[in-house]
Amino acid sequence: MSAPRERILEQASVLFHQQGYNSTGINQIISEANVAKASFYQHFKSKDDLCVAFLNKRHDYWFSKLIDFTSKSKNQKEKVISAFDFIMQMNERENFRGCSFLNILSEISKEQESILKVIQSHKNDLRIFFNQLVKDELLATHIYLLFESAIIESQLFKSNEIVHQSKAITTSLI
Amino acid sequence: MSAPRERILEQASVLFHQQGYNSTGINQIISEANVAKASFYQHFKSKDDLCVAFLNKRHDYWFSKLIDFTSKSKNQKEKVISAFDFIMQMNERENFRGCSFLNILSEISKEQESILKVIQSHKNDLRIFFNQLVKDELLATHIYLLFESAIIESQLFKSNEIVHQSKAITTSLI
DNA sequence: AAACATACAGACAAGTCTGTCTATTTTTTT
DNA sequence: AAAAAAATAGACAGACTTGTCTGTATGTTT
Repeated sequence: MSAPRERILEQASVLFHQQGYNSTGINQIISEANVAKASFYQHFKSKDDLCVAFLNKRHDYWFSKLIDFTSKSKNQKEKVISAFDFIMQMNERENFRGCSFLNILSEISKEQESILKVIQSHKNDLRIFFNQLVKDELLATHIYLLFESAIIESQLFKSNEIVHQSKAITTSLI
Repeated sequence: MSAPRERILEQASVLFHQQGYNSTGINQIISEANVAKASFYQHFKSKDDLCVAFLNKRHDYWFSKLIDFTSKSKNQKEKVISAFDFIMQMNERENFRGCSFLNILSEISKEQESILKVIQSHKNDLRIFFNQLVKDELLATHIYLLFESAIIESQLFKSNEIVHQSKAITTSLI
């Protein structure tokens, strides 16, 4: 069995993503991670602290998957298109739970600034990703916006149909 | 003073929008609405029931404001463009708290189907709104997607900058 | 005047939450 | 093998949650 900190992060990832941040309690996390409460507070000074760690982990995981997936395509344009296929794959895999970052954005208050910063930084990286693929900055923004709404709308309607449409629209743009 | 049910809905609207659904308790709502708890449960059978009532009220409010705002424009195309100005106005007015419907979408679980349905129906109406303004269905979807992400990204970055960009992109489309 | 609806205050149940603490055991390092 | 570090269980504080309940007061209708 892995180290407690890893087990906590592992379970928090599953539960935050499945149930949401506010609906997931520390007690459930530690009990499913088989970790004592005192151990939890040795590794994380608060639940918000865990949230930041989770989002960082999620960022690394999600981006490495995206890069992996899109790198199969040969040219830049195809990489952009395949990013939409990536959404669809992730939706199927994760039951249309949408974007962890945007979900948590909806749950936090003004006071939770450190969490907000991680979310902003994640989305900034996504914009940079598209910016590197298409040189035109306005076009990159355009695709980024379509990409974002594709994730959200598929979460809302629990279907990949709108991702297909977003993909088609994006294809017509480039 | 208005009737208790109105006062409850009024306060719930403010608090759900400001703090989020799960972070707002019944006790806070009734205390700020100056209503007894027994009275609350006479008008709403549960918190989820109140949530549905809130979303319906919000739907009516938001759409009437949108129609009002956009009807100042003379032609169809200008109405579409002014919808983006509407977002900016609402963002300023409501401190970049984003879309109530999408915020609550992030907070609910699979079991809360009745809430999900109200959210889906709201967004369907928004799609219909754009569909009626631009006859091309794919273009309407395109604009709808840009509109949605404009709301979300401005909530994320607490700025109207990306709404301006979305507006510019939309203008170039029609 | 009697009956009814609606509102009130607020105690209460049963559970949740985060975070702290003590005391014991296991694991790692010297 | 001894010392130090890390993990354990779980009690506890204090505040919160939704929802139920009793009893009282006010106002309207018959």
